[in-house]
Amino acid sequence: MSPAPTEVGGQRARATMREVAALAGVSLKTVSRVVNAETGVSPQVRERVLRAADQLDYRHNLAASNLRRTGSRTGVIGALLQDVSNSFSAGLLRAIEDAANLRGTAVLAASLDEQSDRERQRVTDLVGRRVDGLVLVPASDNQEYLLSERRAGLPIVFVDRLPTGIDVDSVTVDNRAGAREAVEHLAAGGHRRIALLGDLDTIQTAQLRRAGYLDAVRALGLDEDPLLVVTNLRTPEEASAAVAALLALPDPPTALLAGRNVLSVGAIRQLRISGLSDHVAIVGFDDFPMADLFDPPLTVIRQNVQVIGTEVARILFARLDGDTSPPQHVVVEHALVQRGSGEIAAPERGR
Amino acid sequence: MSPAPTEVGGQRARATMREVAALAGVSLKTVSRVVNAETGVSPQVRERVLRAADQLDYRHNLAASNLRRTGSRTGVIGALLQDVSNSFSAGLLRAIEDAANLRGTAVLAASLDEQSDRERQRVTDLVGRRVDGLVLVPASDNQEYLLSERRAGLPIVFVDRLPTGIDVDSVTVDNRAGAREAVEHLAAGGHRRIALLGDLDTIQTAQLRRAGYLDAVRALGLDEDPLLVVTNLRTPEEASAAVAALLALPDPPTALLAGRNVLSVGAIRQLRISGLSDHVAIVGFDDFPMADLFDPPLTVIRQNVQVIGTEVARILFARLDGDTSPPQHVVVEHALVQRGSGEIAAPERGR
DNA sequence: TGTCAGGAAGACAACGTTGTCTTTCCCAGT
DNA sequence: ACTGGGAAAGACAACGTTGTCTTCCTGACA
Repeated sequence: MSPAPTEVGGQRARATMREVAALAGVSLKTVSRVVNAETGVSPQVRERVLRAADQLDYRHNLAASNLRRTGSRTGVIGALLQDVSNSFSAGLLRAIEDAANLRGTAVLAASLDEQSDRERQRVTDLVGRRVDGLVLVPASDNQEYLLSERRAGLPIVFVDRLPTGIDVDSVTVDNRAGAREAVEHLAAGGHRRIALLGDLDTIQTAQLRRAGYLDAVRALGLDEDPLLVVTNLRTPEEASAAVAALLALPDPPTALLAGRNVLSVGAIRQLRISGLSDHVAIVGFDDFPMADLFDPPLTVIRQNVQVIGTEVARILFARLDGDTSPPQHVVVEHALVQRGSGEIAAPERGR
Repeated sequence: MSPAPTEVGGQRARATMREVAALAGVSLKTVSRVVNAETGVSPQVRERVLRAADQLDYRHNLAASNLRRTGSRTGVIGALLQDVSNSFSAGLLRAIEDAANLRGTAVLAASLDEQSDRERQRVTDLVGRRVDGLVLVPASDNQEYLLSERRAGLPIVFVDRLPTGIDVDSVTVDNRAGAREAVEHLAAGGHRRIALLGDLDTIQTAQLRRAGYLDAVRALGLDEDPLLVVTNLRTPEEASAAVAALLALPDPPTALLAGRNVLSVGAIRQLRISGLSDHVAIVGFDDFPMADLFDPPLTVIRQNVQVIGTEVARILFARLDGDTSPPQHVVVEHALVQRGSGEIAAPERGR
């Protein structure tokens, strides 16, 4: 007979409703009713079913249930971030998770490491798993391939970067303005030779921050020296090396703008090694939990991760609740947080 | 007729194999063969099916597929951590994710915030989703409830804390020894009044670290003063307040052992405020990315997150590959990393 | 010309559920 | 005793796939 617990590899496979029904001496459908807390089951039968379920370690199979309930949700969203171990991504993930929790939704998280092929791969996987929605910090330079997913009704929210080739919701900060303000702040301290440490040129935010840097350099008539712009830096180590090279220039920069938190870290390490922590000013893009404990405390352009994550979740779930208004592009406020490292004045000019 | 794309809420629902088959003029099974790259399909038919699939934005439904392939895996594991935004959890998640990637497995991540009811809730959810395996940093004090899941063949690996009420694999560090070594190190610097800032007493690691602290205090004959042991601290703010109170004692501590990274942060903030950063020694439990940039750089007991995460994944996937050997309890090496804050000597005695 | 091998493709059932419909049974009302 | 009504429980099909078995067709070979 079928309803006998089947052995697989010496281990009893999960019991099914059919087996529970057999043990309780009722029909499969009655078990379903009990499991789903539907009406129409007498207390005695209900009790008998629950006992049988317990005895067999029965666990409701959500996948099968979702399959049958057509048009129903899986209760899972995907979050494709840059690197979950990075504080920005981790904070984002946490904010998204908290919002998802309130709706009984689980979060599948993955790191893309700025690799566009990984982005495609992960999206395909998540779509195959029928996630209800997607949060994406894109690594590719074009997301036209998502058009078919949108057509199929998959809500997608971009974070940190705007979509290209497709118009979907996004939550970003004004990276260009942020970088500009950072440079203006340094210039106000008398600096005229300000170096930029930038991430990969292929990354949208890196491009915008560089543009903001140039905006300010030109507007304020600061030294526009190609030697002061170092990009395509990925790790703290690369940033350290870049700073070492900058400091060795005949006419070295007196201030630095680090385009991302890992670059700030590398830059500060090198300034320490060179004994210049208190003489070269530095502003970092991206705040992180312990920046105030550095020596000197790090001045940053803060992106409020908490707010960004909350906005992302708000939009995504609104879409899931049927919001069909045109795509929104939310820009979250950023702020210059002065802590010391950015307020180091430029040395007196003229030797 | 059935194979006509169905409209749901004004939006075309995902196409199914049936619809693709109808459009391509073949049987459902043939589509299945093409999608799964099975043999027995002529190149022409194959081409026709692929075109139809493309035209309908067909996406293979992994849930349905897994359901049918009995005994097959879902290709998802669950990671129930303390708080994904915390650098320890985030690092762990990343290491697990990397290992999972290599096997085409996705990771469902969730934060428990040390709440045991959340642990139960999340486990139930993940089991319902039929995850292939579970990584758990337990928040509860007893995990007997997992016995039934083990019986059903679910591999479970505990991290950071040992299981209670059930014997399953675990990966931890020797918290007791770590704390002992930290105290010994401080004592070697001449300190006799060393305070402990501890996490919730209900947390296993907090208990062990406290025990290690006491071991050393007693073994070395240091001041065993209940006033110097402050526990149940959760946030940097609470740690700051605790340090402020400690410093206000008639006979204040000359060194601190912070039981967790967020507590180190709070403690250091208060030492700064009090202007005692260079006079009160501090060792933190848990390393984190930028501890070397603090002022003074933070001496820590490092738990190698990368190694821990990799071990966890190794064990979990070995179980999935059929390893039925008795539960392993891996203890990963920790290390005292001297950076400065822990090497501040005690002030001269006598006075 | 007849037979048979082998490849290509389809029919059918099943995975573990749930929606819908039907059956069964008990009791109130006459 | 008979009917009607409603609650409890079951039968059956379906969700989107895949495993197994069967059918069909083409071509080689005797």
